[in-house]
Amino acid sequence: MSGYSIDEVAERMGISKHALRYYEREGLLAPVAKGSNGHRRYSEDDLGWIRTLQLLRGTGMPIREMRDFVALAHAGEHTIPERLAVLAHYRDELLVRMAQDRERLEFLDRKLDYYRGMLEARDATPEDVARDASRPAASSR
Amino acid sequence: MSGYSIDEVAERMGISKHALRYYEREGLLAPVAKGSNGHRRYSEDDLGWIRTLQLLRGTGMPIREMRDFVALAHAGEHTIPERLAVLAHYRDELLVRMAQDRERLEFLDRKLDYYRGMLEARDATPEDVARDASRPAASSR
DNA sequence: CGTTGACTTCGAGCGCGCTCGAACTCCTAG
DNA sequence: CTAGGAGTTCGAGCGCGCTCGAAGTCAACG
Repeated sequence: MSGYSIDEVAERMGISKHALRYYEREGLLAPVAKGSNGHRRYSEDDLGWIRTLQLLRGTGMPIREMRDFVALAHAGEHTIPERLAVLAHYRDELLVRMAQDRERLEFLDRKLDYYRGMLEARDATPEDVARDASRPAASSR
Repeated sequence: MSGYSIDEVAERMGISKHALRYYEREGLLAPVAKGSNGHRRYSEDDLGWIRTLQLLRGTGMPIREMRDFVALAHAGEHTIPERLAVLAHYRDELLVRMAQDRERLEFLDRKLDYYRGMLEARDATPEDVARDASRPAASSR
């Protein structure tokens, strides 16, 4: 029997079975083929779409817009300019986020450095006036 | 009168007044000083925290955890190791997202290239059999 | 035959992060 | 004295993206 069961797909793609059915219900995924028992059989094409959807989600594209995008893709080649515009838009947004993330990383690194500096200072001053390292360590409070 | 009104802060920081009060309610912001009329007066310190909160939010830290973090910060220097651990954690997550974003960007760029190729092909084939570029340009459709 | 178990559909529910609006208090201007 | 406007508190509501669970169907097993 060709295709993958929903369980296999969920596992392989790292998405819940519930979410897979939800995506289909919402029109993000074209109706998946069903075996004679009524169970879904996902094709390679379906897997490709799922990957695409995951990528697009990651760029911040909302479900609603993904539905529209999928509809465009199914509507034929004359929708290519529009699809292009949509992707270009989310590419722009992605670039913005990437730039922000670089700032966020910088911020975190500065904070972390600062905290590490504080730690060093505290470690170096537990018994500040103990004057040189003559005494053996005593655990504090 | 010292400090900034909620309106000023909302505008300057790019956050809604509702959200500002919400943050305070949720303990993300220490209780903001109030003028004699009961209106909030945000200090420079408050602004600093707001910036920090926005940064942290951007890394994906949920509100609940931000509350905890703020509580730690107010609890004194002995919480520095814990704060450090929290920030390090979100730094890791941020790095993951940044790596994913690079893949997402690649994906989008490949798709965009592909679509642009399709467009060229379509533009070049309205009258495919027109054979070589002898005729002057005619605007299509 | 009955049980098990994996699937199906369907609608309801949830956690998050705000967002909104009603009802109230103050201050200021006319 | 009244009207307007900007702030306050409070609880309810919302949009999103799932997530869950009840109820049913079907195939295989012992």
